[in-house]
Amino acid sequence: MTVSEEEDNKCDRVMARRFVIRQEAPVERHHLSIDYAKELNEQQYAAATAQGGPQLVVAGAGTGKTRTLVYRVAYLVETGAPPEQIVLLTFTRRAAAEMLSRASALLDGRCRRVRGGTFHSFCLGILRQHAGRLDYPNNFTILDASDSADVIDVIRSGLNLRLDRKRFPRKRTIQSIFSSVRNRDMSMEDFVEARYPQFLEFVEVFEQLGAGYERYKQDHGLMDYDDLLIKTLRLFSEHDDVRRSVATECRHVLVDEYQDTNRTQALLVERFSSVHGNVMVVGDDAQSIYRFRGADIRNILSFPEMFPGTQVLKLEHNYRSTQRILDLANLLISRARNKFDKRLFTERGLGETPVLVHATDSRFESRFVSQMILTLREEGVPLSEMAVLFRNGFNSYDLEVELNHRGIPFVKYGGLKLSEAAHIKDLLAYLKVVENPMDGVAWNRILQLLEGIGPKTAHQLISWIESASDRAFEIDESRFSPRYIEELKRMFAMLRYIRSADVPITEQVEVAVAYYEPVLRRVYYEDYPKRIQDLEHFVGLAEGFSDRAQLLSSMALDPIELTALDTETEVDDEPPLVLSTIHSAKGLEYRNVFLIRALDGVLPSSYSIGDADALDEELRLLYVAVTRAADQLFISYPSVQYRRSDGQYFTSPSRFLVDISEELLEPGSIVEESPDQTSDDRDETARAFRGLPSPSDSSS
DNA sequence: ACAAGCAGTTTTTTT
DNA sequence: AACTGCTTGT
Repeated sequence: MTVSEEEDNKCDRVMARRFVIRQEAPVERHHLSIDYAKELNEQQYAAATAQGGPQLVVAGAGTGKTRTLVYRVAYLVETGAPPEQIVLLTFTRRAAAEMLSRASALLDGRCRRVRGGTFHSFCLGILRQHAGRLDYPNNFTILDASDSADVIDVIRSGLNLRLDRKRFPRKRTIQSIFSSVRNRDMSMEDFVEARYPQFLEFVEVFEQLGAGYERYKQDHGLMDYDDLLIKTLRLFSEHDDVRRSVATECRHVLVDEYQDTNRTQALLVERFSSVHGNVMVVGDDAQSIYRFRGADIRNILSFPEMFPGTQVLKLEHNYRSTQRILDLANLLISRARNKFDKRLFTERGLGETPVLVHATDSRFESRFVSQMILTLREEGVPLSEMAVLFRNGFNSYDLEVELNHRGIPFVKYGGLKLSEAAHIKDLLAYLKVVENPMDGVAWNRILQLLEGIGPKTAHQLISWIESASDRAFEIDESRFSPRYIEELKRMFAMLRYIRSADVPITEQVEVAVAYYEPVLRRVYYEDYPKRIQDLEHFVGLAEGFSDRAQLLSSMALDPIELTALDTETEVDDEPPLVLSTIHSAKGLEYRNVFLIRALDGVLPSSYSIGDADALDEELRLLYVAVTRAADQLFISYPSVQYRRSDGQYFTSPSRFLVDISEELLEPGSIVEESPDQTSDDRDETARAFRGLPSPSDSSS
C-alpha cells in the first residue's frame, strides 16, 4: 500500500483526472460468434461495439436500451474483457439479473461471472471487505428506512426535547429529511426551507438529532441505505489504495437508468472507472422519475463535462409501441417545462388509438379492467403480457379484490414488501441481534414483544446488553423483575441456540419462527392466520441463502414483494398478470397496458400541486406509464371516490389528460348490458363491458 | 412509574 | 395498516 503514495498527492482532484487508454486492437467481425451488425440497428451497433473511454447513450423509451446493453456485455466478453471485471450497475436487482441472463444466453453462459447489481449491493460488497478501514465491524447490519426512523426516534427521546405543545415532525419525516439532505449536497436549512418550511424552527434540533444519529450508527455497527453509498465514497477518498484496487477490477463500468442516479452515485461511477476510464452510461432524461429521492437530472446532462472526451450516442428508433401510442407520449412530454428535443418514431404502424375511459366509480373501473383482461386473453394475449399500472401502491386494492374474485392470477410490484410487514420485521430482528448484538433497534423490537416490557424497560435492558456485550445472551437472574424474567430467559435461550456454531440458516429461521409464533398469536390476535402463512413462506425462502448475514442484507437490499409469494404457491401454470406502480414498471414493456386512477391529485399527486418541478416529474411519470405499452393503452379513472372524512366526493381526471384531442386520446365509457339480455344472467362475468365505444354511443 | 388498550388520524413513489 | 395521543389498569 505504500507504492501508491507518491502518486496520490499529485492527483487529489480525482474528478478531473483523465486517463488515456490505449484502444484495444480492433477485432475482426468473423472472429465473433454474434453478428452484431445484423442483430442491432446502426445506433445500437455503435453503442454496443464502442471502444473504451466514456460513453453516454441517450436512449428514448422503447429504443432497445436493454438489448443494447445486453449486446454490449456480450461484445466486451467476446473481445477479451474478463467477465468478472465488467460491472453492470442497474436500478433493481431484477433488472441486473434479467440482463445478465440474456447476455449469458447469447454466449453460452460466458457472461455469468459479470458482476451486476444495484449501486447499493455493489457498494455493500466493497464495504464488507474494507469496513475495518472505517472503524466499522465487517458484520455491520443494514437499516432500512423504517429502521433508521426507529433509531432517530431513540435519539429523539434521549434528547429530552421540550416542545411546548408544538407539533414535532414524525420520525418518518425526519428520516426522509436526513436522507434527502445527505443525497443532495444541500444544507439542512436550505432543504427544510424549501420542502418543509413549517419545520424551519426545528432546524437546530434536526442538526443535533442528525449528529446523534450518525454517532449512534457508528457506535453500533449500523449503516443505512445512504451510508452504503456515502461511506464507500469516503472509503475511497480516505484510502486511495482501496479505491485503486477496486477500480482496477472495474475494467468496464456500465450504468443503466443513469437519469435516476444522484450526486453520490455519479461520483461513485467516476471513482469506479478512475483506473481504466471505460464507462458507459445509458439513460433518458425524459424518464427521470426519482427526483424525490435525490436523483439529479444534471448528472446525465453534464456527464460529458464530468468525463472529458465523452462520446454521445443516441437511440431514437422505437421498436416497442405503435405510432398512436407514441403520438400521445410525444405530446405529453412536449408539455414538460424543460423541453426535451427528442421525438420517438416507429415503423410499427398506426395501431389502436389510446382510450380514456370514464367509470362511474372505482368498482366499475375494476370490473372494466378485469373484463377487458379476460377478453384480451381469449383473443390470445397471455396474462403476463398485460399490465395494470397506477401511481400509488394502494390504488390497486379494489382491483385486487375483483381479480381474486374472478380467479385471475396476478403479481404486484411496488406494494408492500415482505420485509416491511411487521411480523417479518419481528422475525428478522431475532436474527439481527444474533448477527450484531449491538443492533439496539432490533433489540428494542423483540424486547417489547414480551409481556410486561414496554419502551422504558426495553431501554434499560438494552443499556445493560450493550455494557455486557462480552457476556451477551447470558442472563443474571437477580437483576430482573420476576414479571418478565421467565419470558426473557426463554427468548435468550432461543437466541443462544441460533447463535451456536453449525446451525444451518434454515434451522435458525425455523427455531425463530417456532419461538415467535405464539408471540404473534398474542400480539396480532385479530389477523394472525395470514401472518403465519407469511412466516411459513419465509422459512422456505431461507433455503436460498448460505448464511445469516447474506439473508439479512438481501432482505434489506432486495426486498421481496409480499404478493409475489401468494402467486408463487398457486400451482398455476399460467404466468400471472402484472400489477405495478409506475415507478416499479420502469424499463419494462407490455402488449396491453391499463393505467388506472388517472385522477387529478393522484397523478399528478396532490403533493406535487403548486411545485412546478414536482409537477413536471409527475408528467414524466405519466410519460413512462404511456410508453410501457406496445399495442394498446387504456387509461381510466373513476368519477367518484371515497374519503373517510367526507364519504363520497366527485373527482376530476388528471389535468395532463383533459385537453388532449380525441384524435390522440379517444374518450370511452362503460356500458353495462342488462342481465336478461344475456343467456347466462346470474353470472357476474356474463355482463359484458364495451370498453371501446363506437362513435355512436358516446351519448352519456 | 410503566404497560397496555383504545380511538382517531394519516398514507407517494424506492434502494 | 401504522402511528400518535389519551386513558385506564397494575
